[in-house]
Amino acid sequence: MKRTRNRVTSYDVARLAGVSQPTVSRAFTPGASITKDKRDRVLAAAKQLSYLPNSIARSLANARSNIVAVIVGDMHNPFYAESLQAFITRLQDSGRHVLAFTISDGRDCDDALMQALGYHVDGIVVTSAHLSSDLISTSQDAGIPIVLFNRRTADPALASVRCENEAGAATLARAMCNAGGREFLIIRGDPQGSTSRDRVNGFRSELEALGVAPGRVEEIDGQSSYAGSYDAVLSRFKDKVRPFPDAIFAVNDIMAIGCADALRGEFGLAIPDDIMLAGFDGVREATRAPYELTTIRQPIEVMVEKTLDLLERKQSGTLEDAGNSLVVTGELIAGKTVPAGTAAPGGDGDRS
Amino acid sequence: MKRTRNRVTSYDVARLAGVSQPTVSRAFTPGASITKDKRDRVLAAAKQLSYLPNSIARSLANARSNIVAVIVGDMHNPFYAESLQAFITRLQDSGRHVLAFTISDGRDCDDALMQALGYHVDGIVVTSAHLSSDLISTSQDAGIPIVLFNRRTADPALASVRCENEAGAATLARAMCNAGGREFLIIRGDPQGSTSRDRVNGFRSELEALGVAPGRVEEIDGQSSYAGSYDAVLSRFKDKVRPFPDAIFAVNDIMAIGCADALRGEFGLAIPDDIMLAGFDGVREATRAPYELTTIRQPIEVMVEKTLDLLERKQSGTLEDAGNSLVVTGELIAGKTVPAGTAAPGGDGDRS
DNA sequence: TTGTAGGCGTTATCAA
DNA sequence: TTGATAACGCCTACAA
Repeated sequence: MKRTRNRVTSYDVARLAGVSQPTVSRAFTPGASITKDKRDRVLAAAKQLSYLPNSIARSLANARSNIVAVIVGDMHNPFYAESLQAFITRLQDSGRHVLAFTISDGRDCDDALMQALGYHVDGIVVTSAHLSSDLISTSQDAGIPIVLFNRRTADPALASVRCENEAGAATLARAMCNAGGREFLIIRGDPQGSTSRDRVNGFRSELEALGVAPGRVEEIDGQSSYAGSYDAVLSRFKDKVRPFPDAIFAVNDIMAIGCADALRGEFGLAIPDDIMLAGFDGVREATRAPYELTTIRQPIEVMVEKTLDLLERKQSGTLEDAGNSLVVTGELIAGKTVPAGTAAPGGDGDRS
Repeated sequence: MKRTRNRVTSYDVARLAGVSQPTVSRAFTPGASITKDKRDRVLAAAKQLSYLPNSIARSLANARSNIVAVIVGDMHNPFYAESLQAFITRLQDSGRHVLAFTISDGRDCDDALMQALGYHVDGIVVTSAHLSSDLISTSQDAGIPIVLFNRRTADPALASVRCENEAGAATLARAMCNAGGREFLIIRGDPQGSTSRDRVNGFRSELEALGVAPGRVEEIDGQSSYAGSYDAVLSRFKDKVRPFPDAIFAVNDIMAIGCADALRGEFGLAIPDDIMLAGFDGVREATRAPYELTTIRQPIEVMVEKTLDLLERKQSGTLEDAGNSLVVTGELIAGKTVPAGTAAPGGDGDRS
């Protein structure tokens, strides 16, 4: 009744191969001391029984799960979908795996984190939302490292990997000024999120440094999503007599795309002729023909690699507390939504 | 020296709470026989030590991992990104979790599957590619159920959940005929994949039933991706004097979008005025303003639910072999890329 | 309701 | 190199 399931264990293989159980274990451990002869015999027996080492038991025995938890927010933002795929691919290639969590609407990040901790994963990657400092210290007690991806917090104990958001946004501000932008509109994302805040700040302060009066910079909330941005643009342009912006900075690409669709579809505006537009992230969608968005590309592959590095170093204790935060440089993608600037004011529009 | 890691176990909690270890276990098991008094004491102690039950150990003890492996292909196709998120959300809500695998370029599906089997997961969901029958029988021996999502195989032993691909494609064929389509172009996906094949077949046979000569139906390869479709359309229309199609059926939405972008951006064609277009999947992107694609929506939530149902029933042995394949009905989304049919002949609502 | 004893399948330790 | 034996942390009997 209990023995209904046909579980093949290392003991079965050992018996068939005429060796001891630990020898079976060694046969499956790269670089273990075992004669080729025995290893072959074991592997043959294993194959015959279609035996597969039980990763769960292994995890329990050596206190290493080879699992990394990745907590991801909205996968409708291609940046996160791409990032998740990058994590999966990279970990899979190194024999580890991703336990995926999501924080869809309302679900608490702490909740997901707690569950992840329960699996004694090797590390946790958080791509969104806020963590209670309670959980953070719990994870530290448990020796499970956490790294924020594309996020940061004031708490220096929390490692993070992110892009130079301020600098990137500043670059875009310069480009738009050069192209003749005078009245600006910012579409921000989650006001609580560090990423949106940093980009908005970077953009604003560069504008100020370039002599644009703060009164010429308006800000609306795009809720980090396509639909949010679309709607925000809709209601902003619907019956507003206010100064008409000639340059829009959406804090991420998905919102920039939503904005572009609204501007064109609802108001028949041309980009960049009537209004210029910039985004941030450099997702694939943004580079497509209908958009060719001017944006900053976040080097996802690099960021993922650095995130995993950081996790490992934190786990092995190589890392103390300095250098906890890695900041990578984004690359300006000169699309067609911001005309090439000719330093001189007045613009030119030369982009054959 | 080994004890450097501060692992809190149920024994520690038991000691602090003045109870036995199994009592701690019971305190964390909903519906176990334990007095409220003791449970409270245990939970208090647990909190004080920030103890978290070890899911790995639990899995080993009761031979149930509460983990479902999801093997996903290309996450650049929003259909799969959405599906993955749906799986994660739903499993997370029921206290289970997703171990995510990917089969990026060239990586073998069997490989991922093997690794999944090693974790003795409760079930495996496969959203793409082919499985060797070897692996399938291995998983059956191991008692780990596999369900194909949006795929099928000839092998009846393999359960699958999918949409009525033929019927959906047929509906689109009718709609396009009704709208005046005479020369057809099909953009297919992976010719090896059942999904693309079924849709192509459904489309073709309905056309034939409607009296369209096979010679009027052309087929090109869009490689299941935006870029593949874009390029295919590009080279098809570049210098082709062949009959100009007036109706295009892309086997999935992401390819339809690529096609639309190419038609408009490269050739200045209007949709549906110059050429009509239909897709399949009903992803969010396809419904957006620039596209408003006529397509068939696959009910992802329902499909996910049925997939998990199937997994559970297979695991508990409730399922023999009949009814292994669940087919759900897709919903026609009447977008703007196929003009409303002027009824006329063959305009019946239901499918005979 | 509670505690004791044994098992889940592996890796780690230490002799041989 | 190999084998016996003890963890790993929990759950499921079974007995009290």
